[in-house]
Amino acid sequence: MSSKDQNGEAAYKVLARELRQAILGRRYVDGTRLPTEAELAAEYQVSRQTVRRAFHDLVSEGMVYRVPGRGTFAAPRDGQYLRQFGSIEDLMGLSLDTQLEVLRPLRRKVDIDAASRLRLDSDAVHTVVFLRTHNGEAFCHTTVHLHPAAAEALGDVAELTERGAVSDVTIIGLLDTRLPSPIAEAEQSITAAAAEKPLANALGCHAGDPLLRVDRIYLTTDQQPVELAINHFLPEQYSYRVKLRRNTR
Amino acid sequence: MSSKDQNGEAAYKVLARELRQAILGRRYVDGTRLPTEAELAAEYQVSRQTVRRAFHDLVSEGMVYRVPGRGTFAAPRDGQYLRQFGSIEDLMGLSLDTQLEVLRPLRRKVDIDAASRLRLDSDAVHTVVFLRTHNGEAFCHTTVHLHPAAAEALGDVAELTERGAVSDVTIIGLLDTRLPSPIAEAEQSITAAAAEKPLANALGCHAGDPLLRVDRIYLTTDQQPVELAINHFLPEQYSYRVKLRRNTR
DNA sequence: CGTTATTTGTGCGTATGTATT
DNA sequence: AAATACATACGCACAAATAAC
Repeated sequence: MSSKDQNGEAAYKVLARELRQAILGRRYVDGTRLPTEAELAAEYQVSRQTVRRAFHDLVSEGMVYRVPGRGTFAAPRDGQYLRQFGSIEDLMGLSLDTQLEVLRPLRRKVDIDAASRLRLDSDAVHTVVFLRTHNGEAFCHTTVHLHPAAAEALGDVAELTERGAVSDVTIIGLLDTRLPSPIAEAEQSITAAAAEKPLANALGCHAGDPLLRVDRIYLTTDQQPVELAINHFLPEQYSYRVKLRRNTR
Repeated sequence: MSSKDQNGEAAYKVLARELRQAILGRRYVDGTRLPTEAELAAEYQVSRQTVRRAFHDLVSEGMVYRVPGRGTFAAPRDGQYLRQFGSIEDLMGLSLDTQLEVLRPLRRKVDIDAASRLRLDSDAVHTVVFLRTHNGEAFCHTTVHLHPAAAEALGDVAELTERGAVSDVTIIGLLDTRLPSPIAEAEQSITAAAAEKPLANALGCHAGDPLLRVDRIYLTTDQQPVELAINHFLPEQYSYRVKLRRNTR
């Protein structure tokens, strides 16, 4: 118990999560200083170094900023589309006004690259391909590769296993309730790609047209990758906006 | 000198930069293990904790991943990402491993669209066009439009006013020290676009090839837009990475 | 199958430097 | 000038995962 909590969760991660929640719960708004390292160390019965490690993570997430000699402060969430990160909930919210149409139903498939990105030992994943439409018009083509355990959890979902099925579900929405541990974060990578012919046909554009390619790897709370989604968006109908800000000073 | 180098640069940052360079220079491809913490500590004459600190930063940048009991590995560049830009500092850090080559020197130009995006009254901006290269290869074509005050501040910078000049500056790095108020944030918008002919020539790709287009508007601390940068990246050599989180609402 | 060596992960203690108040 | 608070650095100990035997 000297190095880890009984649950097996690191003390600095517990502390980081508590502080994250407190900040998201607006408990340190408008420039209020957070407790000092020494105060938190005393409160949580850990060393100052452990507190520092928690803060270090929060800084790299952009949750707080620190000023030597002054203290630690919650990062300002100014007005409108405030954060540096989009959120998972935004993605789940997709189902509110879009539909999903299955092009190729969920089934097992050998894909070494996808398997390695999901950090699987085997070379097979479970794959489903669909279009996302809005008002009847397709704007995004998605290929989803699933961890075997995730595929298991979705095996009985008719909306994914029948070709041509139309529904308003999201994969992560389904996974979130059916997996033992919920989805906590996603690593997103954005680049551009030319439309392959079948993809162009599905999206109603020309082969070779530029598309915005967005890859997302979804991780559960225990950092296990469960889903790799490869999206191709029509750029006229989608652009990704972020606000960057300064770290220190 | 026990806590900092004479230059005032932290030892762990020096080490992190060296390792970053080595990885970007492809010195640890195809799953080669990086040196262990103990080896690096001995080589750089620092403690193991200092090495860990450096690795921690590289992990949060997505440059490497670590496996207990096995070692540290360069993150796979499936789509060839270079960097994660989560903050303004990351963009300023570009000068560490890339060069800038002027295609069209800084000069006044009428551009109503750019002027309005910079919230100018007039319809003229100051514009400079350049390539950004890494290891001698161009990966990004950039058109920068400047607020008159910003252009004034950069008027005597030979690296921007002479065609063909090659340097390792960043515009925001220059502006940050020369403007009365520093740069505080940027609004970024990402989409895909086909390469126009002159752009394709400059980047060494074909006309019509898909490019990642990233527009950024930089704002000073008093919310004054001073720079509009329109970047076109070669997707093989660049992808934009973000981490999405739960509960950020 | 356990044992051992290697390597990273976590935690604590201490010392000193630097920035702010 | 002094107190406060964060920043960097080194040291040690032990835990946990992995691989080799």
